[in-house]
Amino acid sequence: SRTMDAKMFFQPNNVENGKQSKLFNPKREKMQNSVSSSATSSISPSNGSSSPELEVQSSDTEVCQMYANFSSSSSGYSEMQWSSDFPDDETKCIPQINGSITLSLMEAKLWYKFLEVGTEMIINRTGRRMFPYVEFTLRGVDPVGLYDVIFDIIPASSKSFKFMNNKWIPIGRKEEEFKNYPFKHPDSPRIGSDWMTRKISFEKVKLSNKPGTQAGIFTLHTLQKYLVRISIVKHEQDDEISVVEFPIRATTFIAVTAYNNREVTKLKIYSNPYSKGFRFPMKRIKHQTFQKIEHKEQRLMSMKDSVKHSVFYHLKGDVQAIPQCPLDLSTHKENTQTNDYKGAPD
DNA sequence: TCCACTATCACTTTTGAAGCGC
DNA sequence: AGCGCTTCAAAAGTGATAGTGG
Repeated sequence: SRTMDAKMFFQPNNVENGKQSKLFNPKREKMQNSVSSSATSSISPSNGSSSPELEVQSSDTEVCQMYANFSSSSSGYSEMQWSSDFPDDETKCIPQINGSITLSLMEAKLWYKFLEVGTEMIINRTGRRMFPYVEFTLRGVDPVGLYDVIFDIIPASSKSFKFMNNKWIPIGRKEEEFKNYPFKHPDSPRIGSDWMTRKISFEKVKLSNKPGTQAGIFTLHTLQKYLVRISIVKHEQDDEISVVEFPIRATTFIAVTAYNNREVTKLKIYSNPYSKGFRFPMKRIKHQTFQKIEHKEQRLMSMKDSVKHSVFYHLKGDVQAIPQCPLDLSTHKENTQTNDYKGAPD
């Protein structure tokens, strides 16, 4: 088994010094055609299950290539196993314990809605939260084993991108990545049974474009493509740790300082509770416009001009300009117990 | 001129302290 | 004192927008 230096893996303040790790040694199965550069390729589930083939669209080819690239490094990507008919319900086998770990992304449908139009995530100086955020459940870990859950963001392309003709076009080589440390869920370490009975949430992770050292804030380059990777770290005997990694394809996004695609903005407004103020533009326009018009009419009155133009006359144009949003993407959040990350430590 | 980026705005939800009754 | 509930102001998160600067 391979070893890795825990110092390289954890954030400095989270390092448990001196621990060595060995990667889980999942059943060695190759992702067929994953390096294909053709418009579409397929990834067959390798455990003989009846799951249908996962069709990978052209937009996903790049991510698959990333998986392939990583497989030749030390992160064990080639050993990733797709055993579910839903790509965000990923399982990895661990022969040593004759079992597997499954990671199931919550709100996966929402993630896919964004992926369909091309997910964009705002990054800024102080750090912007992700929306949708990463929340998942875990199954199949040793109930009494001690685990850490790690959140990380990795590049999903070697290119940088430009938004042209309503599409993201790959342009030159991407910038060298900022140094980011994987972020350990603050509840770590916990025993497997604890992790498995709750949702695991990284709701408050933030993205920035200014380098910093604060835990839970990732510094990214604008106009470059990234995806989220979750790692499950098991504390073994003899001061060793085992790691299994889940790069989540559905979370692929482009970092931006302002939204480029209007469809993305619409989706955000109609699915993020904090954006509720923008769901009914009439309300805002009404408020602002009424103020302006009031002012205007006061001036007219003071000029002893007759009120030729009523408030509603002025508003008429605005009302017609308001787009109808056909989307009903209201997300119902269950009041289940969660392992929410309640913000970066001070 | 272009466009990535920033500060500010008006809106929202979340948070946490204070007050209250039992 | 402790608990559970409500209230409310402050804090924090949101996209829009106008302005800046390379």
